[in-house]
Amino acid sequence: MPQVRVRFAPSPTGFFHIGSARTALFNWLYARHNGGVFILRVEDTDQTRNSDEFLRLIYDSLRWLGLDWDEGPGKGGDFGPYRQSERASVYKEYLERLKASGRTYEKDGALYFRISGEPQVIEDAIRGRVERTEEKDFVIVRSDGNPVFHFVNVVDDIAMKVTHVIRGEDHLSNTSKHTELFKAFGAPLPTYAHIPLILKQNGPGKMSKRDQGALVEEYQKRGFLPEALVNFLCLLGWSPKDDREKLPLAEIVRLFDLPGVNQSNARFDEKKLAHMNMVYLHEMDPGKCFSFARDYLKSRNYFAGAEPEEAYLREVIALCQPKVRAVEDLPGFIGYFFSDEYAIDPKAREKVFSKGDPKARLGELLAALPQADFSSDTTLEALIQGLAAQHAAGTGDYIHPARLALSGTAVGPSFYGLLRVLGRERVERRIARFLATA
RNA sequence: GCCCUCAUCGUCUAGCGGCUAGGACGGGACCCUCUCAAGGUCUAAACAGGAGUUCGAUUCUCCUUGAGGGCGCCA
Repeated sequence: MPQVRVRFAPSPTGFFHIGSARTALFNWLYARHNGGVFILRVEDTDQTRNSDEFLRLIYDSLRWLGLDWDEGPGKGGDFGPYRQSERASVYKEYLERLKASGRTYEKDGALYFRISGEPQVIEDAIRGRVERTEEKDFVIVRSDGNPVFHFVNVVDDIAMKVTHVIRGEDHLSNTSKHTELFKAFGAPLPTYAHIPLILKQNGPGKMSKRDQGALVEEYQKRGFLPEALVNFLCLLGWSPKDDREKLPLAEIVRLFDLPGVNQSNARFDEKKLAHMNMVYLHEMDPGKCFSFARDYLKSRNYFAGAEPEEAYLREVIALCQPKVRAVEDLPGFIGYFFSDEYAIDPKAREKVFSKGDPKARLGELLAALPQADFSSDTTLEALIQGLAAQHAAGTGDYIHPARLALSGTAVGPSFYGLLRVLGRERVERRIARFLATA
């Protein structure tokens, strides 16, 4: 069995979207599973729609997702160049061969390929036997002299010795054009594997670049964890067949195979992606989570140049990591750690003042603070429990008003952790201020 | 219009002739007397329809319906 060679062949004519990312991912998984070669080939033959910016986006997104290519731009390889805009001589050579075979003719200034009209049969690795008969001759070179997709795609797959063509099902009907060309060149057919499409989450049709949540770049900017997105994407059209969902990439590489890929289209579900992202965030090593979250907050210019002390930020992040669903929730969750200027949520205030005597409890807490032991959550818990016992109250009678005073809100991280991280000074100051003004 | 593909809870899926049709997201309920966007427990929810094949079909075949895709001098 010759070495597996697969390629991902995007065209830089628009933003890099989820569907493309999954196609790249499945190719990458198949290459890694088989110890094969993952080729990145840029299909930039449409000179009017190409853009360097989109090309950079493709590179960035693939790198962010961890889909490293073995051959391609910036990497080299024995079958380059890997940008079709630089392969004119290759196409010319193959074109001459086709012309010599008498299978081409010119019409309206464009060059057409004369099909055989024979039924084209492929053994698709995912769908099984698929037969289709191509009905019309088609253009392979535009009147401006540029070759078109069907032609260059096949020529490059031959020239780059691609063994498996793993692509979206939207190409299934085009395959008859491609096999006609392979045969005209006397080249063996690659193994085809047409993966199901990703459908937009609302409304009919496949997901496109314009749809909500379609752009990979968007998830990167929003602070999603690439491992989570990759894991989620693997589960769209493939599964490990047991009930596991979060599984390490190495395990997916070990299990992934073409016959295990589903045949039916999958609807994109951003809620489930968000959940996967949360699971990854909660299980993340706190040290890694800290740097990831810090980088995210910086990218959002959250600190506006006034960055807090690293040790303090580290504690804040560690305290909130298990409580937020995503790092993008952080800005709205941690503001009061860095500024005394937080608003008191009226609803939370109303709830706190609806029963008992919150001010009296806060007074008692304030009085106890100078002697309190802030070294651990446990000692602080003991402090609150001691006060509660002493004044025949519940711990909640201290906790709820104090949380409101310290953060202005009714929701937040573990209360004892909140006290510990804020520290005695801030806690005293804020409670005193609250008692004086509220 | 012609051609190709697909069809299990709302969604992602497991199931490859005999199962109380399993898991996850989302939904609902309850618990956690430290809140909650976190965590825990429980719960509702599916084999599109019709013919066959078979002792027996979610599972195999055909038809219908539905969904998706292709039919560019886009890729």
